[in-house]
Amino acid sequence: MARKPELMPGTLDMLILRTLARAPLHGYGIALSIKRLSDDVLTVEEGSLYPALQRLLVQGWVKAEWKKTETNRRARYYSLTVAGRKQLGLELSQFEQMIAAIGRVLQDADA
Amino acid sequence: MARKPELMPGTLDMLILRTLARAPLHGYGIALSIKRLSDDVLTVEEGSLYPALQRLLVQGWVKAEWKKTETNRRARYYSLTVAGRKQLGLELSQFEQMIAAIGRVLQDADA
DNA sequence: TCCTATCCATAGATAGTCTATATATACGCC
DNA sequence: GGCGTATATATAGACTATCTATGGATAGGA
Repeated sequence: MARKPELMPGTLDMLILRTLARAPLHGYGIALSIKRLSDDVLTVEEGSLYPALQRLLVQGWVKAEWKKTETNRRARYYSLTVAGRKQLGLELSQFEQMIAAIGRVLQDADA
Repeated sequence: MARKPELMPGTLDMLILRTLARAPLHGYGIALSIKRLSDDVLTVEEGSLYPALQRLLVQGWVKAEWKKTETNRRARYYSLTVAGRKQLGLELSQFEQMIAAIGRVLQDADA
């Protein structure tokens, strides 16, 4: 993270799954959604996004379908599978647990 | 992170600096402190800890000194430098900002 | 016509973590 | 005296995920 962490490593898959849980979206739309919801704090680079989507496809957590966008452009729409929704729940709970643990370490009180 | 994330990548330096802000400690003690404060959720492996301490030394955020422990064993005690305390503040604020941003993305409300 | 935003994707560099290994000693127990 | 466990430092190599850089294509507005 020394230079410019646009993301917290390890959270991208969870963020994508959470975004797709709202509605199916194409890759570019996922990146925009995350950027906007985070008030520009989180930026998903293409070199992170597409490999991540490939991972999620391979693991069966999302499925993809080529469609036309509202503006008549070809795009690949991703949506959550049942397994993906389950995985999202798992990642969310692990994330919460880890954040809570980090919070305890960052506290002032000594052991 | 697919397998067994003992830590959230990118947070280790911050956790070490925060631990040393309480009191100087040797490496083994830092690992124990983080493990205990986090209720065993966070485990700092040696292969992560010592490279991290080297990074922090090189960047001048901590300094080291060989001493005897209370149990009469030789150990290298690390302590925060002024620059390290400043760096800790920076990392804490960036972390808070990022966690808040992730929280917004994970929310239910749409954009 | 040109420029910007939209859209997909990959190759290679970089960084940070984990696994495995090596070394060494204090201390309690049998 | 010998053994096991906890204490203590450190490195090499594997692995994974991210970022940088690049390439291509098209819709629509200026």
